[in-house]
Amino acid sequence: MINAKEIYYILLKAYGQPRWWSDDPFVVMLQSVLVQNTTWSSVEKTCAMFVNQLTPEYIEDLSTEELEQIIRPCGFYKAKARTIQALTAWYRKYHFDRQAVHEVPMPRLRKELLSIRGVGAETADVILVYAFYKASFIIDAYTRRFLFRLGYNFSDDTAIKLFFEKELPEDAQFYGWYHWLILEHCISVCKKTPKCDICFLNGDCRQKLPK
DNA sequence: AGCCAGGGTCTAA
DNA sequence: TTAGACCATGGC
Repeated sequence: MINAKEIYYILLKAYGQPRWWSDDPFVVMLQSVLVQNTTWSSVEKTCAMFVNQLTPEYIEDLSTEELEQIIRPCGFYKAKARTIQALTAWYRKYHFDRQAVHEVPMPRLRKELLSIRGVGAETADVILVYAFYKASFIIDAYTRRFLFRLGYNFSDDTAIKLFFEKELPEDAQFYGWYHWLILEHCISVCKKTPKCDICFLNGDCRQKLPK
C-alpha cells in the first residue's frame, strides 16, 4: 500500500508548490476557529469586514456582542466569539510575540491550546503548524476522506496521526505543505469531478465516509 | 427544502 | 469510551 511520503510526492507533482495558510499568526488563529464546520467562503467574507484590522489589539477592544455580530455569518457565533477572545487572551500572555510562542516545546503548547474551550485537536494543530511552526500533523475531514478513498480504513484519528508522523520528518513546514496539498486536492478535484487519478476507491471522489 | 460545511463540547449509557 | 444531541449561518 502507498505510504505517507509517496502520497506527498504524488500530490506535489499534481498540484505544485503548496501555499501557506497565512504569514500572519493571528489571522491563522482567527480563521482556524471561524472555519469550524463552516465553508471557507463565509470565513473570507467575514474576514474582509475587518478591513486590515485583523489584529489582536483590535479584537481585544471589541465587546463580546460586537465580535459576535461581525463573525455571525460563520455560524456558532457565540461559541466562536468566546473562543476567539480566549485565544487572544492566551496569545497576550506571550505579548503577541510569535517567536516567544515558538520557543515553547510543542507538547506543552498543544496542551495549552487544547485547554481553551472551543479549541479541539484540529484547530490546535492548525495553529501550531501554520501560526507557530510547530510540527503536529493536522487531521481534518478532508484528510480522513482522502485516506479512505485511497483505500485506508483507520480506526481513529490517533492512528491517522501516527501514519503520517512516524514516516515523515518532524518538520512543521512539511506538515503545513502536506495538509495544504490534501486540501487542494479535495477542493479542486474531489468536489468538481466525479473521478480523479489520485483517489482509487471506486474512482468516486465525492463519496462520504461510512459511519 | 433539506443537506452540508476543514469542529467541539457535553451527556448518557 | 463512545454515540448522539446540540450549537447557527449561508450556499447550493
